[in-house]
Amino acid sequence: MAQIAQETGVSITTVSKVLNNMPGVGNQTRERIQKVVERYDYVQNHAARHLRKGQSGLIDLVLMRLEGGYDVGIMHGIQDALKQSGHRLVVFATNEDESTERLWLRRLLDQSTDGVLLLLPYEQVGITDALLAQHIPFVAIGDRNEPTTAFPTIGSTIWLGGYTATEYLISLGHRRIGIITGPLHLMTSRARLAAYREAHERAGIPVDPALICEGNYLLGDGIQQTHSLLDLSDPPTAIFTGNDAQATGVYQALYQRNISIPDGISVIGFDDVMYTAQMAPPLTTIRQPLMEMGKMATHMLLNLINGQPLDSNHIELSTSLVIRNSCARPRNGSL
Amino acid sequence: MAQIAQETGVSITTVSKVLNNMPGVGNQTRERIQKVVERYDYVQNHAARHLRKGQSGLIDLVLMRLEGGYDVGIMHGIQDALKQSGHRLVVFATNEDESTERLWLRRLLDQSTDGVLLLLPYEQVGITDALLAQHIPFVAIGDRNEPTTAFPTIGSTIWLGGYTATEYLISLGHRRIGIITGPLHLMTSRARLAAYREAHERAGIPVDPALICEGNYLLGDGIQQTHSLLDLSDPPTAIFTGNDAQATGVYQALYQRNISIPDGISVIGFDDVMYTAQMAPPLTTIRQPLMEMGKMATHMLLNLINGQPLDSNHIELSTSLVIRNSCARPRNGSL
DNA sequence: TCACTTTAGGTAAACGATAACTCTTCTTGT
DNA sequence: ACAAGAAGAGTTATCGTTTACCTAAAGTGA
Repeated sequence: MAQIAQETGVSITTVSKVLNNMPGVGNQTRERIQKVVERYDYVQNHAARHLRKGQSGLIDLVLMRLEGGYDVGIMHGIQDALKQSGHRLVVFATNEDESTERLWLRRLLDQSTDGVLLLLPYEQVGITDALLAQHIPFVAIGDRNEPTTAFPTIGSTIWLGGYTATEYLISLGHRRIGIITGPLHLMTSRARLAAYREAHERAGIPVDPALICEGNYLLGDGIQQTHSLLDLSDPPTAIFTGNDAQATGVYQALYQRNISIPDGISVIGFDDVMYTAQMAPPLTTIRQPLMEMGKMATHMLLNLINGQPLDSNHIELSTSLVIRNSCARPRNGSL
Repeated sequence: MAQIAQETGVSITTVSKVLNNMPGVGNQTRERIQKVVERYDYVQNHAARHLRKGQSGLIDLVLMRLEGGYDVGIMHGIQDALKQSGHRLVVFATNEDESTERLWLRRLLDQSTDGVLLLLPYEQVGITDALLAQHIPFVAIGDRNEPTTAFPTIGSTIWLGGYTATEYLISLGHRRIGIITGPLHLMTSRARLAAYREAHERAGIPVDPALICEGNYLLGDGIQQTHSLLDLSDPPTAIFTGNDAQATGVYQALYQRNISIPDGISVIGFDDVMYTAQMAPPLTTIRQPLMEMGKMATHMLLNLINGQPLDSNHIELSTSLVIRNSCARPRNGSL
């Protein structure tokens, strides 16, 4: 920058003004400087700028597991929103390990971030508290374990999704519907289950507790719990899972037992991650608008960073039923 | 920091020395300062440190598509290696879009990075040249479109993998093996094909050009090309794909046509991404050690950053055949 | 006891930009 | 024709650390 100033015979300040498109520089001088800047192929030193302006240009995303489904969908939305803002996205996975989580928190506070996106349904070392205490802007995406929070969150209409899924299966004639949930300490897992119950009640169908299995949103749950459901004396004719990874597990278990989908058993998932349309058969599922959620969350965060007030502290985007080929009437279903 | 200095009655310099564990401070003073530092719960300003030392603590990962398979496997390895180094990982997807790529490059040069990890088989705007010109350390992971490069790369023994896969199918008795490749301008796609040919030749089986389909490592390729393979007058009894995403597509196409795997047709993939074991049926595939590749690449980059010489400028980790349930003898196979 | 090294600590100049001011030099209205 | 204001450009302090260099006191050997 000093070089450019010297070459054009102006002060560093003036060059800075040109670079930042600030007023106070004549057009001729401006153009002259711009030319030299281009010739030098000059790139600003970010550290200095950061030091002076107190902004790092970085957004941190923390997530529990880097899985390739839910998380990737949301990341697409984030990347998209960040394209305009000029921020870079730092990604960190805690792997549900407390010490890793602590390490990250420590590092985040050490280094600096303009804001944080939390894809962490629950935390073990008080991340939200620390963030709140340090006045670091952040917004939480997706599942939560508390009904209300002191910080902005974005989610989707989980309860409605759960209700829609169950209702759909019932409308197809299913009377015994298995459900594989997420961990029930999470609000959103409980919401799916509550909706499942509500839909049954509405239809006048009693809920058999044996059909309710708790999982951890992992593919493995799907396999394991499907087997236990099938081992029941009166097994279900349909299975509703808490997310698509679990549904994939169900597919796997049913394959092992040589049961066809949807003729033998219907399966409905939750999330509508990228690959669901490509499963064999394509999975009927409740779509969460992952991209949009990521995008919205990022916009909210950006507003927060710029000190603008949020329209609303908690936003829920709507879920929807995506009908593909994994659900059918039960074999002996009476409608 | 100034506060701490004042409180302990020493200069800022001394505090800095303590913080950085440098000599030149008495033990008593050192301890006294350390206590105050802890009490203040002091966190260093990263920007200033960065400005002074010229290190940002950031590593950038650029990839073409955020897909959730190959990329996520590698990211796991990277995260793992980065845990010790104290760097944060910035992720950016170009989405194969030239302007996005340019934008990123611009931004990367603007801001600062300690080093770059390239998960980009080819680039449209001369990223490697720019990086080389700016003396930014980087290493490229995986596929490439040139046989040799002026920069460090890490890959796996693709050719061997392709050979092993083909040989395995042949050993099962297959004589007509379809292959769905990646884009053939990529070295590594050609390697698979060359190996496929070599294995045929070795076994004395002529290669039918009709069985060779070019794809783009996308799931959709798998679907589309499978259909065209099946429409052949003499369709293949096995299909070898360039990656696991394509294999998933093959599964989908075969499901549509109601052909069972492996009884109707055998399928073998490439990569061994996280979900392959969970497919129905579990996919037999050529494993690339993705985690290890990510880890190695990161270690190489870290060495480069620290100015240490690299043991080798190009490393290939070994691929291996993972036999699961998607391959069997052809129906009328004679062994 | 004196010259010399070691040790503990401080001073001040960077690092590369930004921003609040100040100082000229033109305009412009009356 | 003159005071007031605007516009162009420069001065200088500052952001929070690190580091090269300096000083003074204490330790050391002959």
